[in-house]
Amino acid sequence: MPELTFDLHHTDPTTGARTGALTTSHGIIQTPIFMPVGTVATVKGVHQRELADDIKAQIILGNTYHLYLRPGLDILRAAGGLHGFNGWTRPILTDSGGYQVFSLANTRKLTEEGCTFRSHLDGSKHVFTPESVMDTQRVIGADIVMAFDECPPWPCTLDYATKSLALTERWLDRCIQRFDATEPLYGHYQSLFPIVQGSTDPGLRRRAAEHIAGLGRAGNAIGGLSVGEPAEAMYDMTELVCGILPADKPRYLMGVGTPANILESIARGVDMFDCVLPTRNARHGILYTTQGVINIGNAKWKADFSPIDEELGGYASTFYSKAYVRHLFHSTELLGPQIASIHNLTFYLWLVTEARRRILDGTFGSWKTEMVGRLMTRL
RNA sequence: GGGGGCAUCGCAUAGUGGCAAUUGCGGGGGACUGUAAAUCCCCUCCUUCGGGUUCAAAGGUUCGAGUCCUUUUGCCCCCA
Repeated sequence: MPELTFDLHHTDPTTGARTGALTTSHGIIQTPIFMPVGTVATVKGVHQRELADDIKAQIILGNTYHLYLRPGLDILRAAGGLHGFNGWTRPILTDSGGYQVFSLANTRKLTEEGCTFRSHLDGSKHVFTPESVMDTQRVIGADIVMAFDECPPWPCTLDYATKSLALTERWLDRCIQRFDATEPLYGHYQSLFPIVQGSTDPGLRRRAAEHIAGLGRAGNAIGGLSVGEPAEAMYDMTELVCGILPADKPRYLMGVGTPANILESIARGVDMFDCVLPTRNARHGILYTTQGVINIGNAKWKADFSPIDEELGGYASTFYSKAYVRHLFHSTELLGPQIASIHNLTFYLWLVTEARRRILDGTFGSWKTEMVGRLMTRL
């Protein structure tokens, strides 16, 4: 079975930012790219048509743990995988449940064999092993599937990080073995991305990156960051790892991040991003705009009839006024979070598209500096 | 005309002798990074942070009253 391919187009000589194209069975993805998170077969509050036509998302995420619990594998298999189930015809990436090892730490038990979760829905027990997670991701059928790893908490001791990384690496061997021994179920190909762990320890990160660089997979990921560490530590680890991972393979920085995080990480050689912030924060009234960050619930927007973001363009961002969206939030109207989600995702996709354009025309470095300043501004 | 009930911080409520006083809403602000999140947290009488002044109003009982008594005012209900 073939795998996805990556064509590196251009590398910015001053920063290390790259442009490229990922070819999958479900289409081509221009990088750098932001991938909206659609944990349970939906990007919360956003229609597929809005996702494709307005936001211009090229690829979205799903989550193995959540989809396994609901709707369950029987339904997904019968639907022809996640693509058949939710009708999204472009590429999909699934996270393995490794993040839930971190976020659901209170309700799971970690062993050499795998991780036993107590369902957050009904308390029932479910054993996830590297093998079962690969099988589950075959059933879900995403174009890109992630290795089952442990995302360690931060801070953690060097001893913990070392042992955690060793476990993640043993699990990775098992993931690869199982993945390579099985076939896709729906006629399109899938690729497995390994994940570099090692917390914020440079030594561990270096070793982990070297190991993964030698595996020759179609793409590689950096995990275990944006879990509470200072942004500088995240940037340092990203830079270190990107310097080791092969240049001709896409690099995916998992779970990152704020718009500023994304630009800084693009500058360090990252190609792919995902994060819940644009959608979660949208539901909580935070809007990312080309001028800065807005808390649309604030009293100051009560009578501001200007569009959310004139400069950005796009239907949701230019048609609706700040005062109107504020009113929707204060009235707990569903349309508020919907408009905010569409807007934020439009902004995120604009951000990476603009970054790509700037990398190609050689103005990325200065543009990034100016944008980061604006993006950290609270309006 | 007769009888009964109720007045608490914007609104609605708790409070049955030790109370600056419950909860919800409303209002103000914050957090959120491979989604257990349309969630969560803080503030919402005044204050120079020591304290001060409060439960319709005025008296009274009591060591102590939002709570008990009297009167007044205002609302609500029932019978003529």
